[in-house]
Amino acid sequence: MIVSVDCAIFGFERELSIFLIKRTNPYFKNKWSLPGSIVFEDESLEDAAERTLYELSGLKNIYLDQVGAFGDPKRTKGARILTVSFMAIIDKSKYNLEPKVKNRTFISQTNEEELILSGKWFKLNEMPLLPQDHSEIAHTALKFLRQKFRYSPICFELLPEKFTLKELQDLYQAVYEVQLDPSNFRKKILKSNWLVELDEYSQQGSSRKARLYAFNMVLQEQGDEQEFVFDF
Amino acid sequence: MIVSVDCAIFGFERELSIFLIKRTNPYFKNKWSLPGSIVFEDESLEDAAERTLYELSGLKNIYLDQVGAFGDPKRTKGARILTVSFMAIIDKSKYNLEPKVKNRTFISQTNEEELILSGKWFKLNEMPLLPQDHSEIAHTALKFLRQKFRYSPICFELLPEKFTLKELQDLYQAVYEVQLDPSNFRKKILKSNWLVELDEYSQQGSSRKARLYAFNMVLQEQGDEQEFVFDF
DNA sequence: CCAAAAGTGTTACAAGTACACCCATGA
DNA sequence: TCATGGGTGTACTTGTAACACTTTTGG
Repeated sequence: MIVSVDCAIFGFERELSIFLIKRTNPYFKNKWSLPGSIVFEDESLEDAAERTLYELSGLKNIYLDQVGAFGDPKRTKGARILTVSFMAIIDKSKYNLEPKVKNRTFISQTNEEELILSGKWFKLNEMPLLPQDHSEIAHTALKFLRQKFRYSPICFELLPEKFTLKELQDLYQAVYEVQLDPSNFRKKILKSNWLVELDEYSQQGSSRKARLYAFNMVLQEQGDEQEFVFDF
Repeated sequence: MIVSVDCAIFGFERELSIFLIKRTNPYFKNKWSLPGSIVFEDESLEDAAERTLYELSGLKNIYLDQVGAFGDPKRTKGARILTVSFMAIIDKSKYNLEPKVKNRTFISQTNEEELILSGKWFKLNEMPLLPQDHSEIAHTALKFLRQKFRYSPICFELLPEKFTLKELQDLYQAVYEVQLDPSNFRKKILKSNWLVELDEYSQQGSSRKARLYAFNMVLQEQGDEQEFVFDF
C-alpha cells in the first residue's frame, strides 16, 4: 500500500486560517488541497511531514502533531493510498509561506511529475471544497486543534512572542467560536501561571497602550497532559 | 508499504485491564502482544480492526476508536510495517474473550503461518514488556482513553447496563488513579443528566442495598464534543 | 445491637459571571 | 474633552472539599 502524509497548517492573525496549495497531478489538478507527499521507504511519518511542510510551504521547526490515519480503500481513485494527517500551527504574521519545491515526481501507478503552482491562506469559513477526503481531514484536524487547545498550552505557537491579553483573548474566541468577557478572561488567565508580565507596551491602536505578555517557558518542559485544563 | 492494525482492548471489573494474545510468528514468538492483523487490500482500517477484534478475541460490535499511526521505519525487523492502532473498551464481566481463529497466514516477506495460542487479561500495572513498539502503542492508547474519558461518556461502555454509583466511582478512580469522596462524587454526577435512576437495587454486599442507575440514552445521540466535560 | 456501606446535609471557601467604574491615549 | 479600548473592583451566584450525621442491611 502507498502511504502519504497530509498537513493541515493553521495560522492565526485576528482569525484562524488554513494554508492550501494548488498543484498539478492526476488527482489534484487545479484544485486547492492540503500540502501532502508520499512517505519515502526509509523515512518516518514525522520526518515525511516535516519535509512536506518545508517543500510545500517553506516552514521549518514548527509545532506539529499527528492527527490520525485515513485509510478508506476508496478515498483515492487508482492505487490505494493511506494517508496520515498532521496538524501544524504558526503565527501567521511571522512567516510568508511559499512552496520551496516547484516540481516533484509523483509516485503512483503512472509516476508522473507534479507541478506545485502556489499556496494561499484561506479563512476557515471560506475554505473551498477540497478533493478526495481532504475536507474531512481538514475538519478532523480542526477538531483535534480545539481539543488539544484545552489541555496543552499550544496557543502560544499561534501568537508572537510578545502579545497583549486582547490578542490572546481573540485567539481563544476564534478557536472556540465564543465571546468572552475581557475582565473575566484577564482574571482567569492571569491567575494561571502561563504568562509572564513584561515591562513593555503595545504601540498599536489609538487608545491606551496595552501591556505585553510572554509565555512562561518553564511550563514547556513539563510535558502536556493534565496541568493545563483551560476551558471557557 | 505493509499496513497493519493493532488493538488495545481495555476492560473493567474493579480494575482496568488490557487483553493480550500470544502467538507464533517470526516477530512475536511466544511473547504477549497486542492483537493485530495485516489490513487487506480492499478493507478499510476500521473494518480491519473489527475483523481483528473478532478473530483474536471473539468481540463483535463494541466501542472502537482510532488512536493513531505508528510508522517508524525501524519499528519492525524485516519488511517495513506501518500500523494503525485502535482502542476498544468493554465491560469485562460481559464477555469471555478467546481467539476465534487459531491459525492465519502471516503476510510478510516469508509469508509463514502463525498460530494464535491464547489470550489473557493483564492488570495495567502487571502488563509485561511487549515486543516491537507494542508497549508504546499500549501506553498511547491508555492516554487516549483517559483523554476521551473527560469529554465523552464512554465510561458506560465499561460497565454493565445497570450499575451502582460505587461502581461508577471505582471506574473513575481506576482511570484517573485518584481517590474520590463518595458524597461529593454522588452530588456531582447526579447533577449532570448522564444517569437515569432505576427502581432496582443491587443484591450484592452484606450491607445496605445500593440503588442501580443506567446511562441516559438520550445523550448518546448528540455526538461527542463539548457537552461532556467531566473532570475530577 | 453492631459493623459496614449507602445516602443526606452542612459549612467554609474557591471560582465563575455580570457588571459598573476608573485610566491612558490620540484625535 | 471626548471616544475608545485598557484595566480594576465588586456583588452575586455557583461549584468544590471536607466531614459529620442518618439509614439500611446482614450477621
